[in-house]
Amino acid sequence: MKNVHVSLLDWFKQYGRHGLAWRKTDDIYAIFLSEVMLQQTQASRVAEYYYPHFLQKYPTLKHFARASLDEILSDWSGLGYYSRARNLHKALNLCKKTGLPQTMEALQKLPGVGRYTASAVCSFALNQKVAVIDTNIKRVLKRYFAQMNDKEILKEAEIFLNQDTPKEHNLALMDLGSLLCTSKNPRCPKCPLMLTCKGINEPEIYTSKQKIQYEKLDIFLGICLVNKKLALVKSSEKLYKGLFVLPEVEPLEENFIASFKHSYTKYRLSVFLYTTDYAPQNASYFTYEELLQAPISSMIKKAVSFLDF
DNA sequence: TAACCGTGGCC
DNA sequence: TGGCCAAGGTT
Repeated sequence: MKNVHVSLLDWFKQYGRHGLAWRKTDDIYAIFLSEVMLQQTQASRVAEYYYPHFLQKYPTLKHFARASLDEILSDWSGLGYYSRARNLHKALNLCKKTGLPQTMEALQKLPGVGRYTASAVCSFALNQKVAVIDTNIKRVLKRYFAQMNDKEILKEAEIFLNQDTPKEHNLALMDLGSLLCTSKNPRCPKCPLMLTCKGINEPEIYTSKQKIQYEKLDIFLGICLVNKKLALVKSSEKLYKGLFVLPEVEPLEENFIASFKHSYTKYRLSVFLYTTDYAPQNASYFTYEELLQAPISSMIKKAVSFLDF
């Protein structure tokens, strides 16, 4: 095992991604923030805008906790999976006086924090001896141990963890998964683990996924402008909860404005916009300038781009 | 357990 | 162009 650890760390020193923004700090709040943002989200989008923006605007846990949820959702606008922002706001308020907890168990009690995020914080911010398992690492370990069972993977990961340099070990496995041990066309000949990898002869059998059944959907949204202000309602549905959305209307051909495509999760939407004179009772009204800083989704931003006001 | 929750970029 | 993908968590 020792030789494998050494090979892995040597590879990491030479080829690992050491430059990413959230690796330049040990601040547990900053790491926590980055890890929540990175859930199911492409690292480049987080790195290029959202993470630096949040860290600049909310440099400490207290700054974040002090902000209103509307403000946080506005800044999260466009990043998707908005329950993350709501949970993050709730979690940081829960521990604004004591600071973030520093154990796996306590971290996982916070809303929106599962095993991955807790382990990432414990490893990357606190250098604890914890095995991190994200989709990249899971793929590496599945292949390396020729093992499909999640519980067994966790056991193997804990045994495999380098006790001397656990943080670098985790980071190395993560980079290995994203750079070499990719889902399709893994580059086994370049892999530091190739000599002892049990899955090297058939790496593709460990990455089969069930196909997503996409669903087409037409939706009809109402554009109600009063004094150059647009009527929006705050969603209380699971989708876009806490964000301002356009009200649904009956499609009337004579009121048609424009249509566009949008997709989220398994849904492939065709969105049709119609002018309407009737806004819901509980509507809020936004000028164009106000909309630029409002808690709205990318879908609503697209819709607004078709309007002239 | 499997469905659900967003988005933009890629080919 | 449209199917596929990317540092998960909740119910």
